[in-house]
Amino acid sequence: MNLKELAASLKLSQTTVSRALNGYPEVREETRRRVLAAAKAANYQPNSRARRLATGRAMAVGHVVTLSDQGQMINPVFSDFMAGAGEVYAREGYDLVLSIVPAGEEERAYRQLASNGSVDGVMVQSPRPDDPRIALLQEIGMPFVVHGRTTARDSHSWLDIANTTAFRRATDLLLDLGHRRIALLNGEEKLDFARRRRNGYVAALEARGIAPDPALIAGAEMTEAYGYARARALLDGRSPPTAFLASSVLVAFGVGRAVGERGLALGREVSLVTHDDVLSYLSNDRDGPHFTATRSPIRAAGARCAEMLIGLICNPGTGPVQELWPVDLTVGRTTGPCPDT
Amino acid sequence: MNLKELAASLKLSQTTVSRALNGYPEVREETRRRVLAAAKAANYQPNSRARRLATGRAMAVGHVVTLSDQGQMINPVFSDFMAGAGEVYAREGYDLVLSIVPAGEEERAYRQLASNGSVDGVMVQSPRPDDPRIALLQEIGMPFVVHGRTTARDSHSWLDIANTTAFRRATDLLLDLGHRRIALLNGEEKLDFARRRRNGYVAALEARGIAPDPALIAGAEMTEAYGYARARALLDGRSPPTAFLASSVLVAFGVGRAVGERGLALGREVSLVTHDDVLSYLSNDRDGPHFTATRSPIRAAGARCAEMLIGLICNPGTGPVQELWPVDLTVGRTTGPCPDT
DNA sequence: TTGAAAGCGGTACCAC
DNA sequence: GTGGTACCGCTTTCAA
Repeated sequence: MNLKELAASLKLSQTTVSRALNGYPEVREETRRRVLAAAKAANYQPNSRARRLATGRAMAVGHVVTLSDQGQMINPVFSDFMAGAGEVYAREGYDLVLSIVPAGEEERAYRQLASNGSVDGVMVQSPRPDDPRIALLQEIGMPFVVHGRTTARDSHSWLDIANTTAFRRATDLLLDLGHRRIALLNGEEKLDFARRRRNGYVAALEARGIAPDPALIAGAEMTEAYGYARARALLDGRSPPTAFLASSVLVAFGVGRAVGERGLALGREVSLVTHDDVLSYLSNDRDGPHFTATRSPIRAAGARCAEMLIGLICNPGTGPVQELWPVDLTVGRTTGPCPDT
Repeated sequence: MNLKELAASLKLSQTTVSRALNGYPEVREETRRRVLAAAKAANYQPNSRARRLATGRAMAVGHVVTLSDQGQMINPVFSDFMAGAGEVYAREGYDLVLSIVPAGEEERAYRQLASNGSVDGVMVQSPRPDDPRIALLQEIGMPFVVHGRTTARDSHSWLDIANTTAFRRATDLLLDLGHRRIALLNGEEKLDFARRRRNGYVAALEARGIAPDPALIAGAEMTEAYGYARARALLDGRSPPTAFLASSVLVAFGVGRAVGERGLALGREVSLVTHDDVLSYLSNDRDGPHFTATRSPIRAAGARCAEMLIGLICNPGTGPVQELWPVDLTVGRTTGPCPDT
């Protein structure tokens, strides 16, 4: 059933039917009711391909993920973000087009999405401090919002959480608990958020006159194997840390395993801090399913980013929107006072 | 630059240019060369929206993921599968449309994808034994392939790995090593693959005259917290297992942590078996990045499923394709002989 | 081998 | 309020 047939069956023009369906005000109420009823009865769904061509809009947004940061995809933060964004896309009638491309093909992928018009905008994730994607997308005039920040702060839309503050506060917290040797298992420090996290960590230490020990700082792709290997090495070293700051849930898993293998107990002999979502993973007495709607700030961030992006798409005139969200790395049952104190 | 302009600039008709670009044989070679050169020079990309309307094909496939099995998304198996599929989609010029919908909205999502024609086919993941999606998709005539099996074995296309055999062999292996108390930390047993895995496990035990101990068997959403909690409980029990069969990497992480916390060493006092990909996660001396192309059977499965789906879309006449892949759960450094032997 | 023209299924402008 | 109609940009007969 297409518009033409529907219109014919109602003895109305396509125009009127289209207007009725799309909520234009100039349609008589009774007409609208008839149309709506007939559409529902016939189970009419406008053909999205035709609509896209006619309106010149793809009603879709793209997420480009490179194979190399596919490790990202297994990060709950990633999927949680996707869930939040996906929810908004669905609500607003947008499709989410996911491109998984080999590293290096990224630019081609964006250019292609742009030139063949299959999306109206894109979401940029895991930005590096000076991410070339920003300039590229600006050049090709594709609306985008970045989840995270770059050094080019003011020319585009982004949403980020306060990484520096969060890690500074987390470090402060551990310092308050008496810890002095605090390990930072960071993400890859070529990523913007990782740099900020390190900065926060370092600042907290220095504010107390503690010189950061390079041996306690590591940055790598956020995997369980990395968390395990580093934690293991540190714990086996001559002067092991009493606390860990983990950059992600997988890393925290690895730390948990390493700590366990040393016969130590998390929360007693060794502290582990990371954010809410992660702690809920590590606790074995959780009261509900993972990632409930109200619990995850990341999911909310995904939703908000999606809203921002759709806003940009619909009002091309608008300037960039920028939001910085406070996020506390809270303490859970896996954290306790320093055993040395 | 659109087709019309390109044609005009070449003083050719749209028809000829279109044919040249799309490789139709009746175009004179020299003409084709001219067209191709001009297209490249002008950086011409056909408008996908127009093409989709004209051809009646969406050139896209859908993956519908419910929010409730979003836990799935953080499973490396899931993202690895997506990577494999995405690669093929990209190569074949298909978009991957990812719908993340609340549980219960699934049917509506499929119906909508079908009726508004935004995808040509869909991939079905994590099927339950008698999954209603099969009948639904058949009813609405949407091409699909299932990754995994259902009880309706022969009416549709699917690709699965030999779960029963794999877990039977893994169990056999542990039995050969002298283990007698082997715990199975399965996925949710409402999922088809989990049932098969349990069957394989049970069969191996019974073949040796060992009655499966219900206390050693658990099934739940495959998370680290679940793996940890169950392993912890089992190890703290009166008659702890000497080996674990883990259903997924996250579960294995949890087992690893629990084993560690008990002061036991994986591979010595306690064995842990799961498949290749998972073991490579747990080993801290990995020789390369995760998910290299040649290493992951899941990624290959994703690619193959995508090929099958595109095949179905392009040749609607063809009957169902079904493939069962042998997969061995191999032993890694985390497995060793039973300490009791 | 090439071109003219009729769709594909909507949207939106302009009359009435 | 409603209808006629010209697009949107490409594919695909059908004729030349």
